[in-house]
Amino acid sequence: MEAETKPERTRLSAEDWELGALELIAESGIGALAVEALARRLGVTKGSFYWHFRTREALLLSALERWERYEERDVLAQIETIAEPHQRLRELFHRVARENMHARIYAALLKALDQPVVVPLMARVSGQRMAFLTRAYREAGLAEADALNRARLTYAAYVGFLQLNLTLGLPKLGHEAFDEYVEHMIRTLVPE
Amino acid sequence: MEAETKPERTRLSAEDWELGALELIAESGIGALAVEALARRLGVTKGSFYWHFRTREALLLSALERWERYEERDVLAQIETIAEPHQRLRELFHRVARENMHARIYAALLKALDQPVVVPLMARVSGQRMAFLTRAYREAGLAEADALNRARLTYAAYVGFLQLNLTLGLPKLGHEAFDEYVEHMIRTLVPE
DNA sequence: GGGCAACCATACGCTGGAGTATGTAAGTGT
DNA sequence: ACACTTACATACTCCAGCGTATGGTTGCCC
Repeated sequence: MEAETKPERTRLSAEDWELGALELIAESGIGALAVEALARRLGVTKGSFYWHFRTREALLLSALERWERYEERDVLAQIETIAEPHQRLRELFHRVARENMHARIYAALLKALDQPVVVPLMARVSGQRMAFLTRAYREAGLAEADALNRARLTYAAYVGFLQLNLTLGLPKLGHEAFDEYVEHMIRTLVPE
Repeated sequence: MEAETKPERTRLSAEDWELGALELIAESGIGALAVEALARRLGVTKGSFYWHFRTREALLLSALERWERYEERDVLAQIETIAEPHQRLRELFHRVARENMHARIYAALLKALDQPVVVPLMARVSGQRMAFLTRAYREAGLAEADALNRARLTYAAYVGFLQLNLTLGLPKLGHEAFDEYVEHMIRTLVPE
């Protein structure tokens, strides 16, 4: 029954700052990642921050690298175990764009591609996902050139979907409307 | 042989500032639209700016409204005259995403959907384009629900393509590779 | 050819957010 | 119980960028 009520007043580590940064990015984008704002959020002042990180950029970089490691390990690795390519792509579509924090961060990064820090990271992640998609389409029976273009199309559709839904509220699909959209997407993009 | 060399030293109008703003947005995004920077670009100081506009936001709004008017009149209106739906969609795909200033501005706006000024504008433009696509797919023979989902898919692919190419240099397609991609897209998305 | 209005320059104030300097409290080993 | 490291607070400086105040210049019109 100690003073552990709301602000959870323990000391912070660099990891706490990185996770807090990722939450902030997911909610309000990279532009909202300000030192003092995040400090308030964590219940401290920026005096603390500059003990853990040399600069704001340093925090951003560390946080994004952490995100990338999680991304690599968690998302694609699980789906990659599915042997049947149709089912694998279907699972990918469903897993993705479920309004989780991961997709929100990805969308936030897409909107920050002018800042030099995010470009190489997004290049790596995008390249990886493109490779994943291309291989899946090859295994689903498409020729090399078609598989590559289909992967481009799919990946662009994914990116655009995130932009239009997470930031603009364009279609604002309901639960079942979303499922129907995904099914339509699969019928259209995945060869028989 | 007067001093009309490079900075074209005539007096400026509000329209000049709006056009300059759009150029700046197309090049470096909305975040780069700063009063003093734009003033330097136009060869004057901000003392001029605040004669024409009350605030920075006012300029942004005026510039975007101008862009929207142009957008409406120029792009869709011409394509709408094409009767044959396959050809109409093909022309749309080709016209679009050719690295012109218009698409660059559109991409810049997509990345600025957190700012309240751009949201209603993008909602109007996106709704209009979605309606255009949905109608085209209906006329191409799809049922209502399928036409809507196909339009969503197409529009998302368009948006994603812009993001990935104009900001990230991901595929960095060459001239003929781009054409092949468009053809693949048409084969995949447009019903026979 | 004088006057008014449009256009622009210069110089300032103000704010938000990054980064620094320095002191202090809480742990932790010994 | 003392030194030493970790974690944080407070109080600054510095800079970019918006907006304001005020006065000067150019063009037009009569």
